[in-house]
Amino acid sequence: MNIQPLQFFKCMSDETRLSCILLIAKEHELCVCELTEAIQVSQPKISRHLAQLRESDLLIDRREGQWIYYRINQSLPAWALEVIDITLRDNQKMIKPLHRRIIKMCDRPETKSKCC
Amino acid sequence: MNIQPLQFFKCMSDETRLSCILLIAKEHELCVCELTEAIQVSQPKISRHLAQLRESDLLIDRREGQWIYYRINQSLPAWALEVIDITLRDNQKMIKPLHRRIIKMCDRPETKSKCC
DNA sequence: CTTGAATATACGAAAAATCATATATATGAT
DNA sequence: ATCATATATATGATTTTTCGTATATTCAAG
Repeated sequence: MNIQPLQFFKCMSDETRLSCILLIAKEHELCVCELTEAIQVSQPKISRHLAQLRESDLLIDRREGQWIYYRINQSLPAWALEVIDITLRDNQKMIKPLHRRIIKMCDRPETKSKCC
Repeated sequence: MNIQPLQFFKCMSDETRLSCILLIAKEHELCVCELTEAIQVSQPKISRHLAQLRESDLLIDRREGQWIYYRINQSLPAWALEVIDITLRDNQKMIKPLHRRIIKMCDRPETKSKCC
């Protein structure tokens, strides 16, 4: 992967995208409906931002049945992965309320069979 | 300092600002005319972006005679300083041509008395 | 106190990013 | 085949960001 710093930081500079990245980094893998619930924005809005992150090689997607799971692309350059980790490490408080909504979901596709 | 990740990454997500930040991090301190020469954009453009970085508490400025020097605000949160350092460390190649122009300046205010 | 150099700010125009809404696609169940 | 659910994409409107140009400020030198 060869993402340039400018492109990387542009990815990080929108609230929806930053929230997605940090939540996914924290949870290792999340599907679109979990992100939609956590961040509480419309599904097309989440989807558009995820597509952008995928096209920038920041995220990898994987289909499992009707769900699409996103995770951090581990073949990003080391500095980019470190930036994500450090930002997450020192800003837990910021994403806590969003993260809590994922935990509270009683129909997460990982844990149950029916989702969203 | 209490900059939020979103605001921080917005600062990093413009080419002119990112170049300023990385060059200043590398050189410890630079004046406006050095940055203008390195990045080769108009003086008002540099100045506007530096003002923005100053207002976001990313940079500190200091006047010395007719020159104004900018440096990284060392009281930024640790994660922000680390992000700058890591980005610089692994992307030297990117700013090399800009940095070279500073080195080549024969009338830098630090080394000589007349500037720009 | 005038001049020139370095830097900052104001303002309208241009460009870029984001959004809401509608629609399309893919999958699984009936 | 049809329907419901999860997700993606297209499009035009709106908002945000950036820019060029003109002008202001500050300091040092004469």
